[in-house]
This record gives sequence, C-alpha cells and structure tokens, in this order.
Amino acid sequence: MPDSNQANLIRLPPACKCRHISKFRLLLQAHCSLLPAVNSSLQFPPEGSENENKDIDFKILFLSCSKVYRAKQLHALLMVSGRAQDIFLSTRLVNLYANLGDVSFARNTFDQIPKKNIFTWNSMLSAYTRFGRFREAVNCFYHLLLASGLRPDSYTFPPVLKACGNIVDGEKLHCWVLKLGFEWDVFVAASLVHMYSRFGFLCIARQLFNNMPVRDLGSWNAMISGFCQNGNAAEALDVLDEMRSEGVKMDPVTVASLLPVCALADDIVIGMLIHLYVVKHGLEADVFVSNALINMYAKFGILGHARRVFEQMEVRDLVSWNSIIAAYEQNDDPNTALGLFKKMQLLGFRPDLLTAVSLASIVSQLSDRQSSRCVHGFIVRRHWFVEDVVIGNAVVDMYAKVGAIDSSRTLFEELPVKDVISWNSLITGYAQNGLASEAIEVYQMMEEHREIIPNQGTWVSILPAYSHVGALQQGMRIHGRLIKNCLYLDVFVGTCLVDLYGKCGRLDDAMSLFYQVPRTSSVPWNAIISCHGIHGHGDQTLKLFNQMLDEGVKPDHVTFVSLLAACSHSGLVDEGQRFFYVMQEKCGITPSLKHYGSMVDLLGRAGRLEMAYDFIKNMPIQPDASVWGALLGACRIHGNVELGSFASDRLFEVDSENVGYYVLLSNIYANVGKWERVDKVRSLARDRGLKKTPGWSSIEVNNKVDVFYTGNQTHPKCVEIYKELKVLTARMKSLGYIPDYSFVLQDVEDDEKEHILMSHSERLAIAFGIISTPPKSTIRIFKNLRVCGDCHEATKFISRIAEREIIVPHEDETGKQVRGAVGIKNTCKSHFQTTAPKSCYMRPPGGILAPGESIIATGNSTSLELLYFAQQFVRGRQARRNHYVRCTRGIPESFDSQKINPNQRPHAVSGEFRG
DNA sequence: CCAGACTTTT
Repeated sequence: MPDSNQANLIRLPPACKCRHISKFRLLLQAHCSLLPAVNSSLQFPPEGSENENKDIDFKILFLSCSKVYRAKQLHALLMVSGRAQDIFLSTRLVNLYANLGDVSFARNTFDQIPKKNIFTWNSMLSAYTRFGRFREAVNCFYHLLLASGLRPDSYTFPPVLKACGNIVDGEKLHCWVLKLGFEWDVFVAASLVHMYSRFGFLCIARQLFNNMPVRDLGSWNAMISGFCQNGNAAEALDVLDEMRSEGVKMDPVTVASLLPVCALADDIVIGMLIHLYVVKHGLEADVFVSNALINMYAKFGILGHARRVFEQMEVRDLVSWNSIIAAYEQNDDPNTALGLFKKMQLLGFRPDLLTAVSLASIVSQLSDRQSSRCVHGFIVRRHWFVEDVVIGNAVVDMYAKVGAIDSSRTLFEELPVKDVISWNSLITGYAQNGLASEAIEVYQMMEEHREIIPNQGTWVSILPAYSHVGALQQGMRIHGRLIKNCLYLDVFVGTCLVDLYGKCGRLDDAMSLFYQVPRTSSVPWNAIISCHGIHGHGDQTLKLFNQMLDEGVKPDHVTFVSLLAACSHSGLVDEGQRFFYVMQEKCGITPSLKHYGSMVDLLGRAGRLEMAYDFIKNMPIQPDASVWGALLGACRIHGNVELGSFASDRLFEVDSENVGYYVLLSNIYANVGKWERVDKVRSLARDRGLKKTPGWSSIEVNNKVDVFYTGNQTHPKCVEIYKELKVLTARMKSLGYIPDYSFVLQDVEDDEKEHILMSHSERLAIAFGIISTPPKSTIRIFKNLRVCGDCHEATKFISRIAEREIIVPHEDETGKQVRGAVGIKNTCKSHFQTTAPKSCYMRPPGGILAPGESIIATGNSTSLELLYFAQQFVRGRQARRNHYVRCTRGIPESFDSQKINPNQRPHAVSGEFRG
C-alpha cells in the first residue's frame, strides 16, 4: 500500500464514491492522471468479471503515466498487489519506462522478469534502438538469439536492423532474416532496404525493393529516403514517380524525406511543388513537414517563406525553433535569430545542443566577446562537450571568430574527442586572425595524427595561410597532393590555389589554374580579379570582369570590393566610379562600408582628397574606421597634413584601438618634420596602451618559412646575415645609394639611423635569402606592413648587386587584411574576400629586363617615385633612344618629368623593353 | 502490450 501521507494528499472527487464500474471507468478517463487513479483502484476495486476489467483498468493506468516518477509509483503498486511477476504487465512496464526515456530503468525491470517472452525482448530491443543505444540493442539481439531459447519474430528485426552499426553486422543480420524466413515481411524487408541504403549500398537496396511482393507506404518511403540520404535526388524523384503511378499517395514522411534533397539539388521548383502538395493535402499540420519546409526555404535563403511556414504552425517543437533560429543565423541576420531565441526561452522551450550550436554562431557573427563566454559556460554546465564533437567545434570556431584565439586553442586542447573539423576550425581560426604561422604549425601537428584525414575544409583553411606568408613551395606541395585526388578541381580548393599562386606573384599559373576550375559561381572570379588587382593589372581586371559578365556569372558584393580595390591600385578613377554606379543600379547591390572604404581609397589615392571627403560626407550610412582610415592613408600619400589630422580625429572617435592609424598619422607629421606632433601622437597611442604592431618580413627557404622582425638578432644565421648586409651596404653606397633617414621615425644620430635602416626586417630577410639560396634564383619576400621607402630603394640596389630578382609585395599600414576563403561555411556564401594589399610590386626591380618583358609599378608610390624608378630602369640598361617605356596610364610616352601633370597621378606604369 | 520509413549540426 502507498503510505498514508501520500494517500492523504490525494483528494478524490465525490463521484469516486460511486462503486459502479462504468462510472469508475469514466472517472479514470476524465482524470487521466495517475495518482487519483491509483488511489481509486486501490480503494475501490472494480467489480464484475475480474480478468476483463483488470486489463482495461491497467491500460488506463499505464496511459496515465506521463512522468517517470508516476511510472515508479505504478511499479510499486504492481509490486504490492503482487502483479509484478505478471509477464504481460511487466512487459508493459518495460515499455512504459522506455517511452518515458529511462532506458536503464527499463533494463532493470527487464532483468527482474524471470521468464521473458518474445514481446519482452522486443520491447527491450526497441527501447535501446529508440534511444540510440545501438551497440546494446545488437548485443541484446544476440543474447536473445543464443541464450533465451526463444525464436525471434518479425517484430524483432526492424529495430535491430536499424541499430546495426556497420555493413558487416548488417549482412550477418540479413543472413539471420533469411535463415528464419522473415524476408517476405513488409516491415523487415523495408528495414533491410533502409539499412543497405544507409550504408550506401543503393543497388542492393533497390534490388531488395524490386523483389518485394507487397509494398506499403513505409517501403516506398524507405526506398525514397535511402536515395535522399545519399543525396541522390534524381533517383529519389524517379521512385516517387513510380510510387505515384501506382496510386500511392505521399504522406508526411515522404515529404519530409524529399524536401532536404530539393535544397541539395538546388531545385526550388520541385520544393515549391511539394509545398503546394502539402498545402493541398493538409500535411502542414505535421511538425516534421513544416520543419523540413522551414529548413528548405532557409537553405534557399528565402527567409520570408520560412518565417511564414513557421508562423502558420499550430504546434511547434524544439526542432521548429532550432530551424527558424538557424535559418536567420545562416542568412546573416544574427539579431533576428537572437530575438527568436529569447522568445523561445520565454515560451519555456529548453534549448538543446543544436540550439547552442546556432547560438555560438550568432554570438560570433555579432562579434560579442562577452556573450561568447556565457555561451561557453552554458554548454559546460550541461556537459554537452562530452556528448558531441559538433558543439565543441562550434565553440572553438566561435572563440576564433570573436578574436579570442587563445581561448579557442585552450578549448581545442580540452576537447574530449577531436575530429577533422575541430582541427580545421582551429587552423581557420589562426588564419583568420592573421596568425598564419600558427595555422601552419597546427596543420603540421594534425598531419602527425595519422587517424585524422584532411578534407576539403582543411585545404581551404591551410592554403590561405600559406599564401599569407608566401610559402609558395609548401603550397605547391599541397597542390601536388590535391592533383592526386582531383580535389584541385573543387571550386573552393581550386580558388584557394588560384589565390596562392596569384598572391605569390605567379599570375600565369593562377590564370591557367583558374581556367581549369569550374567558374559558374562568382567565387573563383573574385579571387582572380583580386589577384590581378593586387599586382596592379587594372586593365586585366576589367577584361576579366567583362568576361565574367559574358559567361553569365552574376557578380556579388565581394566582386565589387575586389574590383574597386583594383581600380584604386591602378588609378582607374573613372572606371571605379562607374563600377560603383553599376553595382547599385544594374546589380542591385547596396554598397557596404567596404565598398565605401574602397571608393574613398580610390579617390584619395588619385589625389582627389576633397572629392573623397565630400564622398564621405554624403554617405547614407555612418562611416567606420576603414572609411576614415582610407582617407588618412590618402592624406599620407599626398602629404596633406591638415585633412589628415581631421580624418584622424574622426577615426579615433570610431576606432581608437588600431595602432596602425597612429603610425599613419605620425608618419604624416614625420614626413614634414613636425617632430613634436609625432611625439604627441606616439604618446597618445602609448597612453591608450597600444603597442606598435611589429613589422615582419618572411622568406621561404627549403620549404621552411623564416620570419624576421626588425633588429632581430636571434636567428641562427644572425652573424652571417649582418655580415652580408655590411658588405651589401658598402657596395650599395659605392653605386650611389644614399640612405634616406626620413624613414627613420626616431630622432637619433645618423649612424644609429643607418643601423636601424640596415636591420629592417625586410633587409634581414633579403640578406638571409641571398646567403641561403643558389645564385640568380628569385627571392620572394613577404611583409605584414607597408614597405619603407628606404628599403624600397635599397632593395633595388641589392637586386642589382646580387643579380637577383627580388619580389616584395606588402600590405596595408594598418596591417589589416581580410584573408581569403577561410572556412567552408564562409566560402559557401562566397565570402572569398581578398582585400588587395596596397602593394608596390615591381618586376624586376633592379631593371634586369628581357626584350618584350614589362615592368609594373603600382600602389603607394607617388608618381615621382614611379618616374624615378622608370628612369633608373632605363639608365640601368644604358637606354638608347629606341628603348622606350610605354605607359598604360598617366605618364607620357617619354620620361620627361616636365610633361607630367602632377594632379593626374599615374598609378600604373608598364614598360616595355624594345631593343 | 512489441516493429520500419521523416525534419535541425560545426
């Protein structure tokens, strides 16, 4: 008997006093809650035929258990009334526990049943399967088979077939099905079809399906879902046609299987047709169907439809909420997603692991560092990290995206299980935070783990890291590996390779690779356009853009960022302005801050500083740091102190953290010798706790990338490097090199200045290159910051003395560069962003030019620098009258500085050597 | 009393 306390708690309605059995039953049904029912059945045992009534009453009792504790009370009741040994009731009890999700209690109950029948076993088996405890289900099956002496029936196989973990188990089970003669059972056969298709053996599945004498809807669904889950949309739709021609109607399950492949096959028409069918047949009421619809529309990016389906749902479950949140999150609307998440919580839905995955992504899109810690804590408290790798990967990714790369690393180390995606996330994280050498290091660690097999995502994250530091050799090794498995033809991987070759100055290789990868999407186009832009081939960029339009590829916002940057670097002001117009009017793209920044850069770099300022004033959105930064950069190029200091005031209002801008401003003052202003800016930066980003240069020698910082004395070959530099400097001086101390932004003695210039990172790297590579081979240097003008000069001399081609591309002064396609997810959304470094790329800098070859100079160099360079080139080659340099823009045919209009500053000079 | 087929994932 339940204890008296409990009995007192239960207040029976007055109708219970009635002893008549039918009224008693009505009462139980009306109050379908266990405790009154238990009490009633104990206090008022039903009359009439015992056996008949006993069953019915217990059925109601079982039905009324909706919580585990009630099931336990019922269990107790069965024990006290001596019914626990009843095979029928105890089997129901096993089921009850299983239905309530307590598999271990079900197992306990199961174990306590002395004589089990096949129903009992089947119940236990299906309980294991339903809760994903597949190993135990299969073990249980073999136990039944070998130890119980019972014969499995047709109910036994479907759960076991679902539970089997690999094809070997599956084939063994298939043998048992045949041996025991169950292959003609519709359910068993459908389960076999499903199992084979799950392991990708679609031919066997199809064969079995064709041989089925009777097919019910479930069998058709098993076959269709088999094809769907293998991404085989065409076959799935064929089966659907067959099914409909046999007069079988689609049910919610069919629809829910088919909808995801519509998104996969990129076929919105079929998807909408199915939606019509759903509406017509009223299948919307099924949560699975509506959820699948939401997901499909989300994948097509049609958020309006997704939202409408969601709003019209009468019953929403956790999956519905997860789906709609993920829909907004994946379509770059984190704020709406967050709003929905809050609403979901208010309505009392408990977030699950997948909600947390979306949440992590939302937080990283909002780049909200504070919340990222909250999300982490939220997940730790629920012990989800041990449950699933996915969530761990998501959080590693989140920390990396909000810039907390150290937290990302720490968490990565702590993950109980790591898969290839975990590694990819960390590599991508380092790469996106500009820490390319760390990314490479992690990649090498990953290669040491034999069990982790790199995939597309790995290549897409490591290749940009290689191109970041200019590790062409290592990148090419990867290229070799990719050729073996044909992955280099993958759009994203191929694009990364194009980017690598392009960034490393191998534009020809980049182009030939570009023509091999599929180019129906804008992704590879953006990369190749950007690469040409970086190297100042403005005309080539325009050609490529036209070609892109001819081939019917729709340019996206990234295309225009690359295009505008390219115009800016090649001084194509009018073209740039035209593209800005085309983008809005013809392509319907609303310009983002990046586009505005590029436009300011375009105008400013060309010397139209007032126009650039007016442009900023007329912007419909609030200008951010990148826009003011572009203006400041332009002021530095053109030495406009006044506008520069104005721009920097605005700049520090929106971003006072980026040390690069302080450096820019102090350079502006230093160039005009306003040292006290320089000091002021420096102390301002110091007071705000900012440290100058150390400039580095890197060089790849023997598959290893060496990075040098200015004044670096820790390199193993340090002594030789400085020795070489001394020799070089002496020879340079004899050839007329005069160190330009204006680039030393410190007020020190001249010989100290000379030493500072000599130990600039770039020169250390070059010297190291000269002593470590065979004579005459090309030296490729990579830098993170802008080159200093003196190094730029010195490099030309060194190139001539050492008879080496020296290539030095470099980046923005802010050291900020959004690097290419990092991370699959991003690339899928064509975020193939390669903001062009504002480069000064010369080929060959020393003027060693073969007939027909051309030189290119672009970027930060002022027209006079360019002119000087070109003259040097001509002199260096002992130019004759019939040697001439053809200029693409701005500079007249001969190098007569008098004819140059200083307002029309050329930014690309290409020269041709005609002997 | 027990069975199959279906939606969300970094």
